[in-house]
Amino acid sequence: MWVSKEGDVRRRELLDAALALFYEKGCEKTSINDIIDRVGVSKGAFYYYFNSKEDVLEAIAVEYAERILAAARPIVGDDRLSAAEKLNSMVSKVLEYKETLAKERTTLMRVFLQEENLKLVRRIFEKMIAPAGELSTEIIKQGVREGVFDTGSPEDTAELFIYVGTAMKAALAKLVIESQDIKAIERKLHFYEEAFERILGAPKGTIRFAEPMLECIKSDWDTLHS
Amino acid sequence: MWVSKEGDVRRRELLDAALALFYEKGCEKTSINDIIDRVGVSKGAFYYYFNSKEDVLEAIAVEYAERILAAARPIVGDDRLSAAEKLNSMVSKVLEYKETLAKERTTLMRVFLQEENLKLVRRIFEKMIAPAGELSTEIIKQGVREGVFDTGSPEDTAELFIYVGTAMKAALAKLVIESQDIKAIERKLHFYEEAFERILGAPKGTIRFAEPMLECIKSDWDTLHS
DNA sequence: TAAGTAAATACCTACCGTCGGTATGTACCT
DNA sequence: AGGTACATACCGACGGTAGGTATTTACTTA
Repeated sequence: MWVSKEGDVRRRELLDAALALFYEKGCEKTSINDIIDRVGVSKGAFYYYFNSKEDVLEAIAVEYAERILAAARPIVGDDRLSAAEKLNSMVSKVLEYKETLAKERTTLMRVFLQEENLKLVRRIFEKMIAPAGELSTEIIKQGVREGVFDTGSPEDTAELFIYVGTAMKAALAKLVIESQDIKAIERKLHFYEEAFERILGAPKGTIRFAEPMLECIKSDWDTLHS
Repeated sequence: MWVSKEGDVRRRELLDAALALFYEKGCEKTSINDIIDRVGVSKGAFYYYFNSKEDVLEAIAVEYAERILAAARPIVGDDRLSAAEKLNSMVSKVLEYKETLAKERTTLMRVFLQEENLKLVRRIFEKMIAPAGELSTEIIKQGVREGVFDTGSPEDTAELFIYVGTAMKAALAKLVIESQDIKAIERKLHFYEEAFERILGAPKGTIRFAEPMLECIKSDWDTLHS
């Protein structure tokens, strides 16, 4: 007849199917029927594990945000790194330009730019902003102590840092998808390096995340336009 | 029986009703039936003027964006103003802290922060980003010529300027609604003044939009927490 | 110039499929 | 026997469509 699965195996199946469908056709256009059809269960099963469609969105957002934050935390906690090193690492880490395959990342680009996924993206951002703000604040405070950063309010600067970071991510994704040539993308990246330095009050050359990211972006570009 | 109206009178009625409902209950939760009920027409009438619900959203976004841009253009074109003056004016103008009543602005705050209205807000932003980018670029170029701004890429700086501007608007709106005390809001405003100066490479004290905006924000605050 | 009429415009009613969500039933495990 | 983990059958509301009808306009003709 049907299979009963223990623990949260079913829940995981539903969550994974939902996420896959969000990637494929956007989360607004994904219906509950789509999700249960893919898993091969009934609507009753879905509503056994989730209270609503929103509930799925929320769960996915929480997981996603936690995954990113989990990757960022070790960097901040690493005593051997300087503030500038931490910050550079954070950027590529949080923007997923590390340990993420080009194929997955290019998919994510589309997902994040799609209008259908605005709610999901916003939810993720909201889950991240507070903890990411704290992490960034810590780094910036360290930088001020080290004398490389100069700002009167590390908290506000951290917030702005995150805003500008997401803006950069969006801008880069757009350039890659619109198949601008690599040179233009490189220019944009270096512009943002300098922008970050200005915002943080850091000396020129302190912020350097462009080169490692460029390698990734090149393979993204190849993945998309091959 | 029913009244036939010429031109786009009906269209306007529907658009106005839609916008009012978006304000009241969010645009996702507003159904076509809600709109036509308010105007007192049939669904057929609605689909005579619009192809879809999305169509209404788009129309409203276009109108909104155009209204803001129309307010911004004269500032940029004014030959008597310096780049810094133009930029300061632009900020309060585009963020609607001029010639907008406190009551209307506080409503708009909620509208813009509501999750239900994400699509509308995004659409408006997309309509504005390109033209607003051009306007800002012009100002920044003028500033570079005048020697008050210092940036290698006015275009990129303009783009970032807009991103940070919207970020600031959101941050301020949140503070006002969450009823933070005026002092905190004032601090945030001055932080962003300095942030803009850093981004633009402008000397300290060049960017000054806080004071006139603070007046408005105070009345917003009173409107909301009275 | 007034009346007649065809065509285009402005609008209505009734209906469809799909959606998110619910109520109730049932097989399985301990 | 009772809770767990599903399935089934159904609901109201939604966005959207089809096909018809009232109203206005434009043109003709007596």
